[in-house]
Amino acid sequence: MADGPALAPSSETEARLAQVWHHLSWDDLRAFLAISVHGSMNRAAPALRESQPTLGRRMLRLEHQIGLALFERAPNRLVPTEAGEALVAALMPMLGAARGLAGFSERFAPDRTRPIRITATTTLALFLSEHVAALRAAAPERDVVLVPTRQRYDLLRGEAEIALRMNSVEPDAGLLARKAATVSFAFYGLRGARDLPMIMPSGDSTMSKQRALADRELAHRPQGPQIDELHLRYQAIRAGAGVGALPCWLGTSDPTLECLSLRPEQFIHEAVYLVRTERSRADRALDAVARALAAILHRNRTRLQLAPGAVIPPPGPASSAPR
Amino acid sequence: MADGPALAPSSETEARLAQVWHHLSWDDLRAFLAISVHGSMNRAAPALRESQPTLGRRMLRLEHQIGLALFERAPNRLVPTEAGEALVAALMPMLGAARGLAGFSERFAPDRTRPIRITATTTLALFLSEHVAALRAAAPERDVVLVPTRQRYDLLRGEAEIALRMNSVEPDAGLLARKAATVSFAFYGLRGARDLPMIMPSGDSTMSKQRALADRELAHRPQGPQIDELHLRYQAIRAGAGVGALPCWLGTSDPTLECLSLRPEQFIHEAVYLVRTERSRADRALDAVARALAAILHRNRTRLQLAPGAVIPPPGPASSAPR
DNA sequence: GTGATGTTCTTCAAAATTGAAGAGCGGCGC
DNA sequence: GCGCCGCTCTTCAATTTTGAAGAACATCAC
Repeated sequence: MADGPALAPSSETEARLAQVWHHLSWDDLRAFLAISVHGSMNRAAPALRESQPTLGRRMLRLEHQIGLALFERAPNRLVPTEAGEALVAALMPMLGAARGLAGFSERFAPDRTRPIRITATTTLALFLSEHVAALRAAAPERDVVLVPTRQRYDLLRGEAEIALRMNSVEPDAGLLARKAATVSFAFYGLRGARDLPMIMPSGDSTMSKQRALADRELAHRPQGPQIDELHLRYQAIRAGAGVGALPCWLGTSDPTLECLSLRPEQFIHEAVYLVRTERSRADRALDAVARALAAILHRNRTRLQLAPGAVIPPPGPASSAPR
Repeated sequence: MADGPALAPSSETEARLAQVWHHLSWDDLRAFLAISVHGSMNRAAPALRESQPTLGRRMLRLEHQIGLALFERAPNRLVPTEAGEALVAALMPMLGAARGLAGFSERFAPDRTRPIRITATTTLALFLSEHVAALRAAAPERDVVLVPTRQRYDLLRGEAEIALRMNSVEPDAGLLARKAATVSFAFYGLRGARDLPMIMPSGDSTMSKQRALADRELAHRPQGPQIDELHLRYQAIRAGAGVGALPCWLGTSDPTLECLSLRPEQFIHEAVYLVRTERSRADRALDAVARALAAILHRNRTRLQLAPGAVIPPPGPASSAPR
């Protein structure tokens, strides 16, 4: 074991120690900083939105990983050790860098440049297309874009700003959902035609209501093609290829079509929710568009909801309303 | 709603957005950097010691929190968006600061300055005190300190470098434990004295073996004081205050005392483990001291383990050896 | 003194996170 | 064209992490 002159730690040793720092949790480091600043775990806990036991465990893990005691745990207070003081100093650049991020998302995507995208089902997008002018007027300085799609865009990721969604809304954290309308659907066919096949929706879960109703109420008809897309289904029905579900406002507006739903149970009523991120409340223009959108839907509520021809009973408390 | 000239985001808005960055997980940011560098979640996962689903979730959470899509998820590859590229750039200072930590623990506590602390029970520390010179010789350039205590120092936190512990060693992650000796205990009293009371150990869990044995084998004696500390108990026994358990090597070396344990079941055998951190393997001097310590214990194994006077049966496979 | 307050640590059940396995899908080489 | 490969996403059970409540203890004010 002949040690050379001025034995330095072996490069292997250095590599091992570097590994330790490479695998430290940055969150533990941030917790350590917060505790040092606040002076006690109890006071740092709410600032970090964690509990004191969690912070205690974080610190113990950190100390174990770097192999140094950072605090002297007196029962009444936490005294940073020399190593703790030094680590605070060593971490300051990191904290500064993190603070530097603060304005990133604004700087990167300034609100006033970004268009306001409204994503909606084809049904609703079709309906809204008549009112696009009113929406643009609500935010003249921003572009307002209508994105018709049946897939759910992720508002939180910034894939769209506002979404109109049917029913089944689980209000995710960070999202605001508000019921904005009810849309009625019924079965339509070419006026006077008999024994047309049933154009079915696919097994898609968003279509389950339509499908169940089709199975239940109109099963005596032969089964026709499966068409999910509203435009295509509308065209198919107009062409006499079969009968199928259409939103009432669309079916009724077409004099060549006849409503085949005669009883209240043969209607579908879908709640429409206006969804936006909580973050978006800070955005004036977006706020205005959302309000305008809600107003449009509210003004047209009878057109969207009321079923033509058939008598829809008022929603009685005990009656089994069609749902 | 009269908007002033050149409407800037309200200070409230700014505060809200700053909050977002303040509550981001630094670990998520690090994961984002790693993914960007490696080019795919699958490749970044092993480097971060996490799994691909976890990384996917981290990224989704990050995107949700800052409200921007960072990656375009093609089924076959991950393409950073413009925002993603910008975030990588914005995070570089933070990464640099983190890299700067790499040498912290060495710089702060250079190995060659730090003493090597050996913590042991009073029993073992007393025994080792005879051999301190040999330990110092193993690492002449470092201080070797013997710390007798019954409480468990936290080696991982750097409260000591080497620990000798009795039995019940749960090998924590990051710790190396190796059985180094067996120490025998027996009951001793003043030679020729009769009917002395029993000096009991306290209810302390580390003393449970002694206590159980005292209850079981020598219950006919009146109960004396509770003394945990070895030195005090030894003095009390020598003064004729009672009989009590002593390590055999100590009791036998004192001609004024008499061993009262006549049957093998009246002995206690405790395994002694030499414990050190895995990290310490990189430390030459510490390594040498640990080896010297193990050698000392090994050389003295018969003195430490064998019971005087009484016949200790060899550990037969089926016999119920006293434990 | 004595009581009120503020610490940290322990405990344990509940909640959140994790990862293995499978599915789907596009690119790449032959 | 066909098969292989690597990628991400989903699912679900198991593991880990979390925090509320309680215990112990020092400090401070009265």
